Amino acid sequence: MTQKDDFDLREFLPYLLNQAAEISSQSFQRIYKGRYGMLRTEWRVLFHLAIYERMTAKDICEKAIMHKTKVSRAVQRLEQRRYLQRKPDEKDRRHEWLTLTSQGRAVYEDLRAHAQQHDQVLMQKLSTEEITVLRRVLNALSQP
Amino acid sequence: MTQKDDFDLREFLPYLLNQAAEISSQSFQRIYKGRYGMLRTEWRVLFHLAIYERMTAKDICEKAIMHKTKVSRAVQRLEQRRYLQRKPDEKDRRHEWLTLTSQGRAVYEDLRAHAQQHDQVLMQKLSTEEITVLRRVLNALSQP
DNA sequence: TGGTAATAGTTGAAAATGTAACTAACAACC
DNA sequence: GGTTGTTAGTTACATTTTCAACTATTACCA
Repeated sequence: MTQKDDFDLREFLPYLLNQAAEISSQSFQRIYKGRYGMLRTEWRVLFHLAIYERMTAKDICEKAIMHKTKVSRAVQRLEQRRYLQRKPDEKDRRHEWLTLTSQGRAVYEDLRAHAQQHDQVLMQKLSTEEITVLRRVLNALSQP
Repeated sequence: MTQKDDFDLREFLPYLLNQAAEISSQSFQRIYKGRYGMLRTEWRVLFHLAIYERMTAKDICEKAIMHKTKVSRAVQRLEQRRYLQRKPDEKDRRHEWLTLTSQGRAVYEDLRAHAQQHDQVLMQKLSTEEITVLRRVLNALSQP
């Protein structure tokens, strides 16, 4: 099993990015899945609502770059667990405003603490300068 | 929808990595999906076989950090399309050696060309130094 | 007005993934 | 040699995701 072709997968950015993303997500996944039985889509929605306080599903789709069916189902499950509340917009009843319940905020606080701790661990592998460059570059690559 | 919490998702590495990975993969996905109806798992297996020429499913699991059921199913589909061949190991018949057919290699050549072109486009957003740092850092983060 | 188009969000079926249990082949130890 | 353990790979079932079609509401415009 020696390398034959001159093309190296470890140079191919989408591959590398996926690999790094998957591996660096694993230990955080154990937290939100193990403690709250949540899915990736769900913690993302939860975090967005915690950070922006009040959003419609559409807003979340755009901010988080998630498909509307994913958001719709994540919202349903978060509502079932009483982590969020829906309130239809009076002026335009196609919109629904979503906000976290105090229970949802408590879960967020717990997960956020773990997220930050997890980030610390990841960053220990890197120098300050590497972190700066990485953040800048990833944000650049996230613009479609 | 203004930011309220001081925690910023765009600082959280697993989130950022996922976002960048997904967005930067999209246009390449259109190629392998659109032209060959392939899945992400399948192009990865195909590429590994093209690069290393001869591997067992186990080898691929380790190199590509993919679960064995994913590899097993990707191999099945690639075999159905006559992109690869299986040959049981004579000495230990638990192992199966996988190699690409000429058809599989042709598909690889086509996809590789697109991959490289795609990489060029992505890298245009970045400076030479950023690319160096990014590759180094992503490889570091890919070690579990 | 009324009729068509657009938008927010949901639902159902098909496809893909994850998990655990399974088969077949070999290894190791007595 | 036979029992037990290990490894490579597959299969079955539950869970998620995707895609397309759907409902309900508002916007546009003759």
